[in-house]
Amino acid sequence: MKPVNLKKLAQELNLSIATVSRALNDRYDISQPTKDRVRALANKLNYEPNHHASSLRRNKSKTIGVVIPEVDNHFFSLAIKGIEEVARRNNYHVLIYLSHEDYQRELAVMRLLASGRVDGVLLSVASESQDFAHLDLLRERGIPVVLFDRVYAGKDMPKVTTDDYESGYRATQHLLEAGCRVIAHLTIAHTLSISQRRMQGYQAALQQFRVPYDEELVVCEAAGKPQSASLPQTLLTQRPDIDGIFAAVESLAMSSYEACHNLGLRIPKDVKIIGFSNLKTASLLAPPLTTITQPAYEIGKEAASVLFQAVVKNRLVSAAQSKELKSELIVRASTASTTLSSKEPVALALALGR
Amino acid sequence: MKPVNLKKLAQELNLSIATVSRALNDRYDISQPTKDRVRALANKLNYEPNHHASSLRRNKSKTIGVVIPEVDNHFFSLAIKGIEEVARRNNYHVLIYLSHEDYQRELAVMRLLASGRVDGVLLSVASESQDFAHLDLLRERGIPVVLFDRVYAGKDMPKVTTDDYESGYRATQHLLEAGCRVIAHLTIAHTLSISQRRMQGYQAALQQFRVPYDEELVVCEAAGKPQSASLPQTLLTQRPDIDGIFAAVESLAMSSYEACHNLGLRIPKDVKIIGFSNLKTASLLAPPLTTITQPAYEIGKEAASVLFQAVVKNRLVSAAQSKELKSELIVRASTASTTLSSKEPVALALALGR
DNA sequence: ATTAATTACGTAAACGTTTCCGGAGATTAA
DNA sequence: TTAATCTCCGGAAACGTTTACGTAATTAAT
Repeated sequence: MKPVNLKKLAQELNLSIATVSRALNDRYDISQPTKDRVRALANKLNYEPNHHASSLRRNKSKTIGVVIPEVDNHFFSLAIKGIEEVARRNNYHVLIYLSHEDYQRELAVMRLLASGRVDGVLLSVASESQDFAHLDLLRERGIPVVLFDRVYAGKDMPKVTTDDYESGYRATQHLLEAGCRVIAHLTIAHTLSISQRRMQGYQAALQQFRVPYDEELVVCEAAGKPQSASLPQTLLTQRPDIDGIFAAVESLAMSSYEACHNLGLRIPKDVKIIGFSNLKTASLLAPPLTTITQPAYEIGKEAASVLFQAVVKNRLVSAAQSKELKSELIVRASTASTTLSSKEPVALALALGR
Repeated sequence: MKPVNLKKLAQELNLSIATVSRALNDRYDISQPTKDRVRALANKLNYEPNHHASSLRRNKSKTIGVVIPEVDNHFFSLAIKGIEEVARRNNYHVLIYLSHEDYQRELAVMRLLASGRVDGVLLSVASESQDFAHLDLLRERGIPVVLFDRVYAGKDMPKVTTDDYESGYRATQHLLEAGCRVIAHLTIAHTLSISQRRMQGYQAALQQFRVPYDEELVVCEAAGKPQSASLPQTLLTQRPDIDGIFAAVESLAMSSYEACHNLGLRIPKDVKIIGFSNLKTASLLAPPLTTITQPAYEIGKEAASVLFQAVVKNRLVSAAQSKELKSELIVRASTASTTLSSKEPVALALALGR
């Protein structure tokens, strides 16, 4: 109720406010005895400096903003964990904002953040976003921005991503080697460079195996979520010849599983599925899902580290600071080659047949 | 680089700083033409008020703090989603802190938050926490705190929880009705009221079915994580007579699955498993997991709503504002009664047998 | 002993905003 | 005409902190 601030401490100790402040900040021109006295009382009264006053004066908020499309998703929640970890180590605070894949929300948030509320921003852009002028808004104000995973290629800013082209290539290659020849590619907004690169990997692998590229097999999830759940199902009914699915995001892999259940398709016998995913339970699924797993936690840590390099130096950073981490292909039963073993598919078929 | 603040706007418009401020805040004593002029320029120059100056002056930060044990967990990430939603609607910002189940971290965070950085706090306590004096710290400063899910019963503060006793009862009852007689209960820190209530429900159901309570069957996950993964496995080897597992948290349900895999135990034939969980993929597991699912998103929304009632009224709230939401029992194959069908367990056994 | 350097602290301005107080000018009432 | 009211705006203080500058007292240098 009654705040304990520098004035209070100063009165109690018969010192000036300035001296108390400098003692707490461990400045050189304060004697050790005084420092001890001040700290003792500060501790006793549970003094905590007023963050807003301090931020206002220093023009430094000790806070970063994190803007992501969603949080109920293992990739982003792990990324947050990494970000929080690095922030805490630097004595920084983390503000979180969800764009819900909505460009307008993303824009509104960026506007808010342009007023000195944060010292830096980590952004993973919404799938809807096509205009990136809001990034300049922060730039003009001298607030460094680091993009991660869902990046925008056009701007000269640091980006932390994974090897999406290679991952897309390896995923498709894996399906091809398992015998698939009609491989669907389920993806999100193709305006995202991340989607484009995965797609390019997909195409390159097809070409390598002399499998013709079929536009009909590439389906893009629209921003409006409702139909996306049934997206794999409609595709699978339209094209019963599909024998492999490469899902560029976790949710599409899951709805592919559901679609196969509903349509009575057996995984991996009828359709093999591989998907980008950070699901901890991938190995417990029926059947266990082959995944491309991004190092989400490390991405978060890396992105935050790059940002802090900029924040402490108090200057903007360029694309030169960008990093690319490697994703991991984890082979499980959902892409098991049906020619290898005959026993296993039967069991799986039975398990799924109910 | 060059900030656009009230002074700048005032100079440009030949007005005083006070007038510009009042115009932007839509005060009654500013003429409409002036308001229009001010707003036009503010818009043109992308003016955003300095949050720290404003917070300092108004003694209101328009920010709440959220302190949770972890984020890579569907329950908490969904809760955050709900919290962010309500916060955004009230034009509030959300600071996030992870305690990592560590009391010291939780304490440190609460200390930081006691300095007027936030207008309110949402807390789900770490499993390690036994001392709750840090809650008083905020209370003394007049900062309202709302506990959710992992609450502490001892304090007179609002709590948003689920019907943990009933859920524990129903979960155990469900296993008993499915034929289980030796039911293990895997839980976390028993200092948490949430664990105690689930446990009480467990005991009550046992009593109702005249099954003796066996202390050995109740295992509590320690704070140090490493051994918790193998916790179900050691229990299942020590007590091969176990025919049912009730996991009070998602992670323990998952490690129970893994333990059964490793030990060659068939679910649900040898062991039936039910667990608290918000896994979206519960129905895709092998076998699909019967869950007690908490309305995590709603809990987040509700907790935030209660907090905002306190924040806008600028006063502390009491336990009277507490809410209890209902969890849902979702029956799936992991607790299927083995006497019902003979075909299904065979398939599942085969599927798991590899 | 006088001056210069050093130590340890106080004074006051500044950060950008909000708000109390007041005041000039216009309008109305008497 | 004078007084009262109202409308619209400016001056200045305040929020709690940091920091440039100043200064008295002590120590070192000459």
